[in-house]
Amino acid sequence: MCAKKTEVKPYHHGNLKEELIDKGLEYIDKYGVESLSMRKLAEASGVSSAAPYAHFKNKDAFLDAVQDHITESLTETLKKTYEKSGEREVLIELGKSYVIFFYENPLYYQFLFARRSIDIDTFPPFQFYSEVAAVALKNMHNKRLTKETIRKKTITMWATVHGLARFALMDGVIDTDNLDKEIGQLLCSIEV
Amino acid sequence: MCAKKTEVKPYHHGNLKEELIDKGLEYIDKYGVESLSMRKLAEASGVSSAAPYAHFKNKDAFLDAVQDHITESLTETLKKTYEKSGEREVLIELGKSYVIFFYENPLYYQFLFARRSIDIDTFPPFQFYSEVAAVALKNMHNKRLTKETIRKKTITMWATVHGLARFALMDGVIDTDNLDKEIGQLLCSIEV
DNA sequence: CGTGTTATCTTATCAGTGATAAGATTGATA
DNA sequence: TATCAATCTTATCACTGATAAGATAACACG
Repeated sequence: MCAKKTEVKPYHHGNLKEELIDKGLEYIDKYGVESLSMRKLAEASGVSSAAPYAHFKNKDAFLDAVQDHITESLTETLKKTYEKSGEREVLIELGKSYVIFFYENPLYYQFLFARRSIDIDTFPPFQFYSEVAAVALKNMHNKRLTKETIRKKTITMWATVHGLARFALMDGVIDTDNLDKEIGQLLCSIEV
Repeated sequence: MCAKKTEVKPYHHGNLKEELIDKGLEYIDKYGVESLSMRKLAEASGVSSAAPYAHFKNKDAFLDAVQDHITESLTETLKKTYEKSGEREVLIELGKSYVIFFYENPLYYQFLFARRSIDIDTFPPFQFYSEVAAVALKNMHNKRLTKETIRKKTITMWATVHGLARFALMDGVIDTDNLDKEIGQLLCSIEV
């Protein structure tokens, strides 16, 4: 289990830091963050209970690292969706992509947003969404839009998408067999 | 501190159950739920660490009770807002009321929605909002709306309001001095 | 090659937590 | 007054986050 890889990381365990994060992601995906403990992850990685603290100042710092991984993964998903989408429906496609991301990993949503409040302006998924929305909104409206108007519309759309992911999916409100179509319809009922 | 009241509740402490809930609300409002412990509340109430378990099966059950209190308080706030609102802007007023409720108690939001996923259809604030929205939407649209359409529009509006409370308020996105006006504008950018 | 430095990891150990069992206390009831 | 059940206390448990002190091994440099 250890001797196979002759990789970059050279120390005792090899790459404890990354393995802990991987195990953390896996655990949260399966059981949620509530019952996650550093000791369980340490044991699962075959090290002592104090070992993780060589890599993370405390549990909170560790969870920050896990959070960053998920955020990055979400951002990548959105970017891929963007590249596949036509200009006309790109905002709806991004919204669907966002909702579906959390539909496929419901416990990620809880974990991501139950922690310390996220600063929206430095939250990469929103930053990306904002850029796309700014272009799309200008194209949709003939008249010029002020920066402030664009920002407000963007926040509203994002809030809707975010709220949908929260309420609509996690509680069986939406017909999950037609997820794709359903979400499109829901988002279409907003006129931007 | 104990001998003053000659109230209804007759047992040892008097009314430990309610005091614990009150102390819990107070604690969450001040510090958030993360560092809340049953032992602290017990000590703050002047009883032993095991006493709370005579009233609550476990910590989770206790937090459920606290959650119910907050939910009830939110529902009441919405109902009061409804009664003061004209028919035309009632949906926007309810939205503002929702956002402002959590603006005034930011940690309640985290607590309320970071726990086990809420079943939207039995969540009293949404139930009330749904009833109002159904009437309002029918009045706004000349043409008849199907039940399904109403439900979708309602969910979308609710999702927006909920998302606004999350993103817009907690991260200083909105000008908090003009909170009332700002939220109205934001919600107006949705066409229902 | 060897010596020191440093990151990594282990072994205790601590305080705080949720929770339970066993027994004490007290209000209510008959 | 005697009984009963709700309430509360006193131990006690396992688990957790965290730290200190020491062991180990990779690495840098002479």
